[in-house]
Amino acid sequence: MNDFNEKDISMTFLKGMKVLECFSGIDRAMSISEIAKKTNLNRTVTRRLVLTLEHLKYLESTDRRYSLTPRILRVAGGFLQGHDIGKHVTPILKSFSDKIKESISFVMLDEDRAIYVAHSPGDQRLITQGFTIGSTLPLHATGLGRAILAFCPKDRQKTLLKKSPCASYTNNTTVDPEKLKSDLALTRERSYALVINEFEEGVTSLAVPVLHQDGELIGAVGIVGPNPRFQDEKKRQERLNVLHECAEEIAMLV
Amino acid sequence: MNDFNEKDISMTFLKGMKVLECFSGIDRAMSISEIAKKTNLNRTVTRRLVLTLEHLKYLESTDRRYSLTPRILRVAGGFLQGHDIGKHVTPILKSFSDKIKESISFVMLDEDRAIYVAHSPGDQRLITQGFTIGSTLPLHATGLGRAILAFCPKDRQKTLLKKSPCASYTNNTTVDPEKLKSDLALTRERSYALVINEFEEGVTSLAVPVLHQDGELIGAVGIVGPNPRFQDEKKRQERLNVLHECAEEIAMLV
DNA sequence: AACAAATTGCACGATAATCGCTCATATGAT
DNA sequence: ATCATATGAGCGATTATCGTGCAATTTGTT
Repeated sequence: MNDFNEKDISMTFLKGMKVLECFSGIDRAMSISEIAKKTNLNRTVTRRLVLTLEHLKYLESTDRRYSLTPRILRVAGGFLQGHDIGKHVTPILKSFSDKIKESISFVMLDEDRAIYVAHSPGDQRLITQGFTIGSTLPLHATGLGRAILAFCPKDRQKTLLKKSPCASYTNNTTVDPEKLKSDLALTRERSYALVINEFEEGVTSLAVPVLHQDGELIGAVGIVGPNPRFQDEKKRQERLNVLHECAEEIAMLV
Repeated sequence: MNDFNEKDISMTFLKGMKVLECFSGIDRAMSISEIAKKTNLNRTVTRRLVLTLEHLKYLESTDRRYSLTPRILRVAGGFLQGHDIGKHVTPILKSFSDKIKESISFVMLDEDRAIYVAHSPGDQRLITQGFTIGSTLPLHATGLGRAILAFCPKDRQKTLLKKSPCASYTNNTTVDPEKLKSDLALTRERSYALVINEFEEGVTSLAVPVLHQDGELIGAVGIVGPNPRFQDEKKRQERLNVLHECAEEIAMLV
């Protein structure tokens, strides 16, 4: 019954986290049996775990439907504060974002995805695809992802490249591992990632790695937008400079 | 041994969450025995729970010291996305924040504190006290808190007023329940909270509630800054107008 | 370098918490 | 009104958790 070799895993806690995690999706309010179905847990067990989360104020219920409270943000805040995100990173993003009138995002590596850690919305209130803190992106098909992939430790990169089946999102998504590798080499060489039409048709993303002094990868910063905005060579260069400056400032904090 | 009357609580899960929560504080990287001390759990038990969290990628270890990974942001993202924070609320805050060149925050009620849910940094990169998403404020001594307290359901308010011992932060903190109640009445009457020197000496906060059409409280938006900025009557009124507009726009989303 | 103090890993048997079947009740759809 | 489904609760069997004890490792001090 135990899927893990390791004996040092608490099954009950594991199940509890499974319940908590099932709220990460789009489903907002769920009933106990829905949660049980989604997590593949026994209904009674699910009930006890849900009740525990309610007791801890992570969940609240309205007509027997449970949804997340802001409480989870306290833990998230622990991470953000520990990394000076609110105090320093977001203001940095904002100042550069104001300069180029584009939204800028900072992502980190989370298992096999790039996860949004900070974001400064651009000038216009256009649909920024709705990417918030906590949203994730595939590594192989996005600028932010490739900036990370290209600059993460070699062994980590190997693992990541091996296991990823390279999902295809558009007709232009790079799925061939060799082609991806050569693009990563190019990315490393020129110190930025440029990805066009690979994650979403008509969308370009430009990203640069955030590297610690010793070369250790911290994350990546990048801009995403409709293709036309990235076609002017001069403007693209200007944006790259801003991103590099931005990355450098962030790197100094960590 | 069981502190709770309720039998429907999973003790193991409870302990596990205790471990996860102990990273909400300032401590960034902790060893197993430090965690055990901080959570008052048996060391071996703590170990298993920590190992479980590591297995789930919420924690990572460097020389036997554990720290949070960005993974927790996925769950937080579930909350934020569900409430359209990234997609809509933050852009709204930003547009108003740009207008008045002040940072604006959106908070919600989390148990007995106001919790930052969204924030738009102002123009200057001054120390915004380092309040990030997930930071919390006391209800009775801050503008954001009082805006919430004044407009939350009566029964909830009663409970909150009863249990709070009204901690004192400065010489000016309102600690007398009666005085607090009369200020809440005033806040309700004029539809905004103004709190000066009560949480931090020299700091003023101005906040308004975010109310759903049916009057249900969603949260509060507010501005915090050094006193001099709030002394000009005309400017204060202008800011209030902006906050009210902002609150209205946010209320429309929810 | 050598020692002491503290931390950590691991095994194992006792215990108590978890599990999940069951049935009674509540809810909601047709 | 009737049926299908969801929920609450009781309860014994089981099994995962607990935490002591010891060995191995690390850390810091003399």
